[in-house]
Amino acid sequence: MSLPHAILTALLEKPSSGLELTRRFDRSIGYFWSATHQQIYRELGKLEAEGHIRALPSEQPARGQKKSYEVLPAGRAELARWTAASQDPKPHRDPLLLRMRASAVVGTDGIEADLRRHLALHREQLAEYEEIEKRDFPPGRDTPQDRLRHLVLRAGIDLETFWTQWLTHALEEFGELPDTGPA
Amino acid sequence: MSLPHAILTALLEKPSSGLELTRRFDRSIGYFWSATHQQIYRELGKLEAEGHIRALPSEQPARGQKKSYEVLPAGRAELARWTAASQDPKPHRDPLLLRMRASAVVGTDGIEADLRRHLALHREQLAEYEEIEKRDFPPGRDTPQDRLRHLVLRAGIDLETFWTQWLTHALEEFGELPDTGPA
DNA sequence: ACGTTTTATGCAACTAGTTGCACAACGAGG
DNA sequence: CCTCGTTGTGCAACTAGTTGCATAAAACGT
Repeated sequence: MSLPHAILTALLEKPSSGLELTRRFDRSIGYFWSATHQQIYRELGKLEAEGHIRALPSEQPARGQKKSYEVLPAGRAELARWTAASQDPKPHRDPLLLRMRASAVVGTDGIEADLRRHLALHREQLAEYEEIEKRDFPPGRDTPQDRLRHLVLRAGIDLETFWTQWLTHALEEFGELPDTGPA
Repeated sequence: MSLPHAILTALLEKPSSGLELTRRFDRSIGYFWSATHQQIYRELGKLEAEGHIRALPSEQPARGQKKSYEVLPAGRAELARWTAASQDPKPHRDPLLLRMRASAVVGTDGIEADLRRHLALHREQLAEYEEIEKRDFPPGRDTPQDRLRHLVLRAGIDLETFWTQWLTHALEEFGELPDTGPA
């Protein structure tokens, strides 16, 4: 039940068309919620039908024409309601950790290369986040909005830091392991 | 595509019935992969049909009767193949971080209580993992299998540590914030 | 003026996970 | 003996997310 609310947040920050939203989901929103353009178009349709958003009147709505949306009061209210509502944390699901555990049973052949690849990817992501932090959150400005957004970015940075450390540690262990093979 | 492999791993560690698997998914396997009993029964059916596992012959297969499964060579081979195969990391999806970001737009009313609740839950989970670590991984034993399993548990511990720290930090920030309200 | 690429929107089918319920057997208590 | 709670298995319907493809307009080179 999060995607519509992610879209409402994004639209409140700035009214956008479906494709613009898709691009923003690949960037800032994307570091803790991702969505494909199909999901977004479908959801925009639903949100419009529910009266939470509406198409900006200015543009003509032909196919292949840009169509921008803005949030209506009902949409803002729904977002506020959802944000304040208590939600249980969902359990993690991490295929890599699962494979790690499986490798204790069927042997570690092949997984090491993928650990290295993941490490490289996480390092890249970390560097990107740190770049964003330097650019968007310089020491000076700190309105409440800035602080909250910075906090969210910090979560991203700290999570990527955790992964790079954990993977580094895992690879060190692999170095010491008597070479592989199933149990 | 991970659930069947999680089940194969669990069954290799110890042949079990559906309900036993469900219980184990609530415990050890569960800290990075969760599943309901319905998912598990459905998947056991598929795995049996594919010839990856089979029901232990000893027990009679009436409804309401325990039915245990063991992994066949084909199943072990499939698990080894999957474990070694390269997989891209899937992007995170975290509703709490999303709500944090939304609260920068619609105000922080109500979310603080839920942050406290999450903090308490993560502290609990952390304590539980540390308990398991003390019990299952005392300084002495370190076969390769132990090391790998310990590594996975460490990931769980470090992730919970991250969340408790991040939530603590977030709540501190809230204390300093000029009281709430939408943008 | 014409074909190719890019931008933009969208449908349909599929996969994975969740929720709600049903049903059978067994054990314990009145 | 017979109801009631527990254990164990399972179906059906629903929700969320993914993948593959279709379509239309505009932008651009030749």
